Amino acid sequence: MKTLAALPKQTSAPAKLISPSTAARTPTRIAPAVSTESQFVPLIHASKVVLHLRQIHAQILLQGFSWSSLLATQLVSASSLRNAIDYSISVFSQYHPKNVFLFNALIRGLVKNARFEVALSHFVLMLRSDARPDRMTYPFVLKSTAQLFLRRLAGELHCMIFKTGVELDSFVEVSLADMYVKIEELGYALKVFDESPHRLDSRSTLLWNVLINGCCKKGDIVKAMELFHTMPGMLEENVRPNDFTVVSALSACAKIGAVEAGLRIHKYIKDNRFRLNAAIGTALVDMYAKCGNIESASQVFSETKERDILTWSVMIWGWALHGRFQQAVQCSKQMLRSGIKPDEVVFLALLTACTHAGQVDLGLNIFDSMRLDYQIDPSMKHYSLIVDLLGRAGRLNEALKFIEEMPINPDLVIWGTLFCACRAHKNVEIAEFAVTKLLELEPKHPGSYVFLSNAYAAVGRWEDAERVRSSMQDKGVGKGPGWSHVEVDGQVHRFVAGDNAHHKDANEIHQKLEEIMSGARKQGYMPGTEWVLHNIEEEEKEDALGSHSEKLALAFALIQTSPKTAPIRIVKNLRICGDCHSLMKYASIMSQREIIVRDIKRFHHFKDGTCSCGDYW
DNA sequence: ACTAGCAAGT
Repeated sequence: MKTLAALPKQTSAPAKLISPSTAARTPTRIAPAVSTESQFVPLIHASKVVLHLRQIHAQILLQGFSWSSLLATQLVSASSLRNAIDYSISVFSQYHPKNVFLFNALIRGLVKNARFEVALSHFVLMLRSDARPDRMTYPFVLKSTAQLFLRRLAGELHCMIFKTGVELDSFVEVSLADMYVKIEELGYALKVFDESPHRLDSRSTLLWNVLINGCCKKGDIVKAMELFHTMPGMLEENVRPNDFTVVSALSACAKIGAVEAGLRIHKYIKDNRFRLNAAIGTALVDMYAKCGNIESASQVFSETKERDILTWSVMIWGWALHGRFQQAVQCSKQMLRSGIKPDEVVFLALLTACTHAGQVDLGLNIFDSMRLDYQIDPSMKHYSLIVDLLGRAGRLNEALKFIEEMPINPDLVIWGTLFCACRAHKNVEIAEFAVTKLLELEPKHPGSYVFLSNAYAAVGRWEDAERVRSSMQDKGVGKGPGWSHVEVDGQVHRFVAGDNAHHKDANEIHQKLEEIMSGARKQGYMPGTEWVLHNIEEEEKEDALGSHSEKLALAFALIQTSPKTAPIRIVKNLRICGDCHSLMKYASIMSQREIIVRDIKRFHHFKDGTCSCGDYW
């Protein structure tokens, strides 16, 4: 093999295209000389580092022939994959005329390097050039559009694709559906799906997965499960759920606490001999833990041999959720021994476990260890957990001191957490201080309304409280309405606070609820009206409490199920309020039933008038 | 050459 040095001397004409320093660095041994351009291709592929690509580039120029679009494309593509996207751009701009392959290579590279704006601007350049976008161009353009949340462009691209007739391509279709999911246009995504001629192809599982996952993310769990359950029925059409599908479906079950649906999917996984890999194991552990079945979660966890940080993380969260802080801590120690370093989320889980268990000093130690032993910078969430930890334990002065010594500016959540702790421990002085801080922060934090609204209500500024609440609804950024799910005979029923009129059993539910509440009152239940933060009269307040979604779900479950059946499981998307918590205790006595409520923070097991959280939550 | 999934307070 000849070396570069042995090549005939070139005139200065091609060499001027490269800088002298590049030429000087041109090696003698890395790239063997070649005589035809196609022989450069394998060299480009074999290059491990960008330097080699630059050398090959130089050599191509030194060969003296006008280099081809093929080589330019290969160079652009190879360098973009080696984290040298700027070099890709420079090669791209040197070559003329630019054809579709060259554009595609660059746009793909830009997307791979998360340069979405630049990718789109090159797409525009492409439209202005002679090169026409093809089925290889659109997936990346659509992805960029989704990442940048450009909803208007999304529709324009869809039209463009429709007009040029590449829509029928299954890759383009998946990208289109995925884009609509990401820009929260689930309706259009479903439309793409419904109209897809590939829907029943064996390779279309991907399209189904995109849709199912989109429904989960968007919160339309019922639709997600409906789609999932349609898949196995289509075996003759070759559409079958794969790893991705079951993981998405399990996460949907976890979200709404649909344990029976989750069990069916677990059975499906076993019957169809899916390998219990880290992702499937993680999804199963999470599903069981969030559905209240921590023992099954632990069982699946021990069966899952391939574990990544997410697997450990969901197990630790699971223990935390169930108030089992010893197991959470033990699990994290096991994780360390297995050689996995905890990340910031694992610490959130551990601190949450300590908070629920009232383990103040352990929590503070863990917080210190996170910073000192693992060099993890605490986030606002970590700080607010510590405020919560101290605040719940009634150590309000320490909490305040902690906030004042924080290295970052405390946000609304921090002051709101302190405020809640003060309310629980009836410390008016610090509560007022927290409210002052909350009000000071308002203009700067349009995103977090709940605490603020509570703070206004606490000082009797009802109009301000209402204003904040309605602006929260206008912008659609609030907690949204409170909902509860309860599963009866494998069917998930959804209840929304203050809105039981649409339910077909509305009257019966209301009657049952009335019955529970009057029975509870006789046993000493006092409606805790201080939990309702609207400016309404006492009697009306009680009515508003009466329509909290978890109460509706409870009444419904008591009507629908017989006393001998399994515990009543209710899943709520917000924190259970003190009043509902108290009523659940009485209900567990009167009905002789075990009631399990999962709120956003943790599980509450009500039995014989007590709760597993020990009223500490 | 391209497309999809699992952990976290609003």
